[in-house]
Parts: sequence; C-alpha cells; structure tokens
Amino acid sequence: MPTFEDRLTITDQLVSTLRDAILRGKLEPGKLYSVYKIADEFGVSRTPVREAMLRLADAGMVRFERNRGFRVLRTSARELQEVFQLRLLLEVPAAARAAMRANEALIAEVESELDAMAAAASARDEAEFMSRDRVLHELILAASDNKKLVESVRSLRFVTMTLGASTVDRSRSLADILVEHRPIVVAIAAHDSASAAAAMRYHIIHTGTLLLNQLVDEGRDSGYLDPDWVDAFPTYHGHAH
Amino acid sequence: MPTFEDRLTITDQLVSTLRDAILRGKLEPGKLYSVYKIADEFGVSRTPVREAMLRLADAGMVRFERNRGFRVLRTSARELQEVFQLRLLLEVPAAARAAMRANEALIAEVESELDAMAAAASARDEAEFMSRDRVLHELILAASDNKKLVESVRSLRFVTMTLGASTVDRSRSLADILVEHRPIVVAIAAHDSASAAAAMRYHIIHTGTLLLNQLVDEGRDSGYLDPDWVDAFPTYHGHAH
DNA sequence: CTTGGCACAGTAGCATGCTACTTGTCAACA
DNA sequence: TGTTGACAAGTAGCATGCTACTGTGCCAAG
Repeated sequence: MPTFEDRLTITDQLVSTLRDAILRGKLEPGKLYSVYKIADEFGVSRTPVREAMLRLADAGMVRFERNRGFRVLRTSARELQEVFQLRLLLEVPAAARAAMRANEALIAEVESELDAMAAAASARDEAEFMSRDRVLHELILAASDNKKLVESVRSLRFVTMTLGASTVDRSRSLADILVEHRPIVVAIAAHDSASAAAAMRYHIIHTGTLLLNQLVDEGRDSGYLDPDWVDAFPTYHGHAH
Repeated sequence: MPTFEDRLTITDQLVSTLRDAILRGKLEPGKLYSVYKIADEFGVSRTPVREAMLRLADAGMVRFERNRGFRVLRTSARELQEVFQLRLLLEVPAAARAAMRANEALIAEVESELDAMAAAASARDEAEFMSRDRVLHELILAASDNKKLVESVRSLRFVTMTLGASTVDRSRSLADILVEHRPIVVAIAAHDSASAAAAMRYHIIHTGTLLLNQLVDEGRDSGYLDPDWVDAFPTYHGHAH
C-alpha cells in the first residue's frame, strides 16, 4: 500500500513563499505588516499566515509586535559576523570530513554542481548561481552524515541571504566566488581533507568579508564590529596558506 | 515612561510548560496526544496549545500527524551522536575563546557556578545539578560573544535532555561529571585556552559516551552507531591528553 | 476463523469570531 | 501655537466553528 507523502499544508507553502518574499526584498526590512493583509493577498485565512510567520519569527527573520503587526528584521553586521563565525566552526570540519568520506557518487555530484555554477556565472544568472552555490554547500555538509549539521547551517544561511537583494555590481564577485569553490571540490575529489578544510575556510572568510564590507559601505549598521572576527575562535584550519 | 516588558503570551508560557513536561517524561515518547485534550487540561483554547506544539515540532521534539494527533519523539542514538558531534565543534572552540576573553567577572561567575554544582552533587539533587550544569555551559558560551552560538547549543541540548528522566543510578555519574568541569573552570581562570579546549572536549566526549551507552543498555535503538563518532570531524583539540 | 466494508469517534488544519490594546487623527481648548 | 483628549482604525492573541480525513471496532458474509 503506497502511503502517499503527506501533501503540504498551506502553512508549509506559506513559509517558503513568505521567506522568499523577505529574501527577495518583496517584504521590506524595517516595515510593519499585518497578518490580515497578507492573508487577503494570498486568498487564505489568517491562521496559516500567522503560523508561517511564527516559524519565521522563530528563525529570527521577523518579530511580532503586540497589536501592531510584525516587522521584517534587518540583518545587522553583528549578526552577519556571528553567522560566519559559526559557519567557520561547522563547515570547515565538514569539508574535511567530506574529503575523507568522498565516494565516486559524491565526487560526481559536487563536480557536476560546480560545472553548473560556472555556467550560471558566465550567464550572469545570479539567482541560479546562488541556488547552485547553496546546493553545493549542502552536498558537502550532507556528506558529513550529520543531519543536524545540515539543518543548522541551512538556517544560518537564511539570515545572510537577506542581503542578496541589494544592488551591487556582482559580476566580479560572482567569478571570484566561483574560483574559490574549485579548490574545495578538487580537494574533496582527491580525498585531501586538509586542503578541503583550508579551501573552505578561505572561501567562507572571503564571502563573509565581502558581505560585511557591503553592509558597511551602505552605511548601515554603525554598530560594533570585531575586525578580528575571523580568528575569534581557534579552529581546525587544514594547512596554512 | 517605563515601558513595561510585554507580558508573556499564553503560547510562550505553554512552550516552556510543555517542553518541561516532555523533558520530565510527563508526556511519554512514542505516544499520541491531541491538542484538544491538552487545551482542556490547561483550561485554554486550542490555538495557543497548537502554536506552542508547532514550536516544539520545529525543535524536533514532537511531530504532528495529520488528523491523528502529535507524537512525542524518542531521541534516537543517532540523534544523540549528531548532537554531541556538533557540541564538540561548537563548545570546544567556545571554551578556548572564553579562556582568552575571561575577565574577573566571568571567572567569578563560573567559579561560583562550579561551587553550586558541587553542593548540588553532594546533596544528590540531580535537578539542581543539571540546571547548574546548563548555566555553566551557557556562561562559557556567552563569553564567546556570539549569541547565535549560544542559541544553537541551547536548542541542541534540549534534544539530549529528554533522556534525563530515565531511571539509572546517577550518583556516580554526577560526581564524575562534576570532576570534569573543574579543569575547564581552572583553565578559563588561568587564561589557558588550550587546556580549556582539551578539558571541554574530554567532558563532552565523556558525557556523550555515557548517554549513548545508557541508550544502548536500555535496548533502545538498535540502529547504526558510528563507534568513531568522536573523531568523525577534525577539530581544534587544545593539547593532547 | 478470516475477510471486508461500514459506521463511528477523534483529530489536524483551516476559517472565522471576538476583544483588549496600540497608534494616529483631529477638534476643542489653553 | 501648543496641549489634551475623545474617537476611529487597525492589530495580535485567543476562542471557537467547521470539514476532510484517519484509524478502530463491529458485524455480516464467506
């Protein structure tokens, strides 16, 4: 008896839709919205909208304000630093472990994903590129055989993705980021965990630095920034470079 | 004008209450419950109960089953391994950083907490002991100055706390666990980050091993267990021991 | 004894009703 | 002009109504 996979609830669909809306800037940070209006807009009742927003509130993307509405939260530079510090702690060892555990199937997958990223980069298709980037990182994380690790990083990444909608010339950054991924993939294919770790570390540091600079350049968030955030935690580095 | 702190919503109160109920075994793992009955029991409507359970479902403590109820999930050995692998990745560097950043205030706090743990241990007050243990770990994590790190570990710990209610002689383990905390605190007070990392690593490994063995001894979860889970990820160790 | 189907009770998911509270407006007034 | 205060609009939070769906038990047919 083929038990059908539970069909998605309206709430589940709204979580994705509304999260995308926030990430794409359709719901603007800092502004107040109401469950009433969102529900009308989507032609559903208030309940699933509220439940979806509560999930996003849990993830730190919005905040409910009693009897006023909910506010889309602006990612602060501080948060960005915290996220990239955690990604260093999690993804660098994960890359090393992926290199240790890599089999032919995984190697084929990551190489295929890298090719797709290259294609998206030369096509200047930023959305596709970012999507492929995410998948590649998740492949590497999944290879470490720890589901909670994958979930942790996934939720961390949502925080940073809010910034993707800003209007900066990315053509160069896109190529840059691509170049950083190749040594990770190569190291994994060669079962060279130290190199994989080093390459992943370099990549995450570079990406984080770019995003932080972007935030500062935009004049947002004059708050405290730790210039040494990269070396805040002692970590497994792979080899020095 | 003293803006009063928003009074807690019923949902917020229920999240704590119901989570405690699960951790204390009042809601039994594997059993099906219904929002209807819980709502009646607490004298509130179904909505806040449902919203609270949805938060716990997000945290992985329960799972809703369509038109059937919600099931309290049993922590599997697999999950336990994953949690302790992540805690190694996060708390060991955090301990090292805490040692680097420690000031008089922090040192006083952790030492005070350690004393309280010792008192609770000799009084065989397991609940108090576990509570102090949690606070000590959170102090160390908070010293790393990364709120998302604190939150990540906090949610990870909830998963393992489900096991606390089982009936095993803990008097020895209690003393054991206390002994492991002292070198962490001493290293932090001495600003010796390598020793702090090594002590934290040893502690987490020992605690994880104890809980895993307990699970296996109880015959639960015959599933796959990686005997080398400790060394799965290359990490910063502090010094060898 | 086995099988099948059929009524029945119980539930999540969604829709909607209701209320206390917050904020903004604007007129009356000092 | 500046201040106040009643009033209106809008909202989250909670309560409740409604429905399609699920598993269970009974009973009859084989």
